[in-house]
Amino acid sequence: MAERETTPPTTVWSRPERGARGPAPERSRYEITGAALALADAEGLPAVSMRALAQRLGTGPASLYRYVGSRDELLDLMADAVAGELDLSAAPSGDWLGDLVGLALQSKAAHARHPWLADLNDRRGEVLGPHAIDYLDHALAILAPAPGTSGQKLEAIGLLGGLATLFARREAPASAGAGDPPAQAAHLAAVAAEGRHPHLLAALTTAGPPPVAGPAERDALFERLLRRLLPAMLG
Amino acid sequence: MAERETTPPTTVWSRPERGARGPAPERSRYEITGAALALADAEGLPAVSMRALAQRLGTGPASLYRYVGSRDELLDLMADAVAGELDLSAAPSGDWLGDLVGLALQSKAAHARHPWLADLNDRRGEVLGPHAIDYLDHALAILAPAPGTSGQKLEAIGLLGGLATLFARREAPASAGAGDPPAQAAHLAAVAAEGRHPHLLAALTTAGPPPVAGPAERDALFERLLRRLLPAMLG
DNA sequence: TAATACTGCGAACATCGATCGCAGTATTGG
DNA sequence: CCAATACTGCGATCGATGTTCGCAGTATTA
Repeated sequence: MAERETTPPTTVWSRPERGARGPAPERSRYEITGAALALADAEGLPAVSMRALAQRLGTGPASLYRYVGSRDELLDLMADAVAGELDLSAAPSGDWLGDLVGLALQSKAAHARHPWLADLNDRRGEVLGPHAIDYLDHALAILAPAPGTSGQKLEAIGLLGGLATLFARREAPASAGAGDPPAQAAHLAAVAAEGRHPHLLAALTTAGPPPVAGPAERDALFERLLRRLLPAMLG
Repeated sequence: MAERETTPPTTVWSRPERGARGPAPERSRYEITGAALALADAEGLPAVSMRALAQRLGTGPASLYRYVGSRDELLDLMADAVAGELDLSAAPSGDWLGDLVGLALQSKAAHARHPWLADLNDRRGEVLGPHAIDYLDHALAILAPAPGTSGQKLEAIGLLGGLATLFARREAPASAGAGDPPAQAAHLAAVAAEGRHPHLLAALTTAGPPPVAGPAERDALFERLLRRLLPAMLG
């Protein structure tokens, strides 16, 4: 008569790490997440296959499913692990804009450390793990003295994360998996030289050496834009 | 003796649509791209598999590779097709900020029409097709009277596209493939209620009904932020 | 007309995420 | 103390994916 057949919990964190009966697991979610992180850092996110990860851990692919319900859950764990890398120890200073910008810079730095994070963050249906929740609460604490409704603040925090991802992606060296930048540039120049795109041609000939700025200037631009954006969202 | 074994062209558009010898192809890149677009609109990007697309076109999967070198190239074609949907007919009015904001709004609207576009746009190593190049030239034409170097303008245009993607994603209804928003919200509330996240708890109880704004207000916020951002980038 | 270079495509391959079911092991209840 | 129970590890396997191979047929070229 019990018709319960749905799958109520659905997130990694709502399921117990292990059962109470059988033998002790030989690994842990933490260990597996760490190995996945190392693999992603070294060879990129696509290289994090269940098989490759299992091999790295010296086990079979099927075994991983004792710890993780699916590869997607593994990605959730990875994302939350990176969220845990952020330093939330500093208490809000009262300068909410400055504090929030600092948080965003930390977030952007995390993206630089883990180039695959951007691809993780724009999956649909993101799930907030414990570290992400800590982050959220911290950001809300920072925003306590700021104007705006709770809804506006939540939106601002979400947007902030998206912006960190966006800027990190734009700052990422094209090296990472990109096809062939010089060839692409040559193709662009060739098309522009056909005469139908005068402004593009002008821009390409003018800006021969691209004005790639150093990390400090990149951060400064990011900060400058945030300091204009955030007040406009919360006013 | 000829050691040429590399693959020089590498983009869909640098390869001829068809050879000069054999029978006339039964389909065209245009037709295939259109079918892929329809499929993606109807069932999402993951549903655009070579097999499903072939079936929709009444052919075998292998045949598609006569028109497209890989699935990735197909995605390039799709992205450029959407770029072709933008209306670039209006000549620059002299109000570069207004014109550029209009372009960004168009771009955001395209994302709303094609929810999968966001996932396309944040692939690495994007390739610019003819429509994308037209777009780029148009944006540069708009920016002609604006201050800033060519490099800054190119960066601003790129950022603009990223922002349109970002905002479109944030405005997308959680419906699209999202797991279970209410359950996630309940989980969040439960965690917050444990007492360790007071600000989160306060925000969740305060903002019971989320202040989802209408499309008009969304666009207005987007425009407001852009009008603050762009001058800051080009000054 | 013969050589050539294409087109369509069935069959197959490698790789992926995921499931099944069995053997072994620790906990539980009587 | 001992079955019943519920777990763990994992080899074998499934279904789906992108992609390649090779062949038969066809239009162009010389």
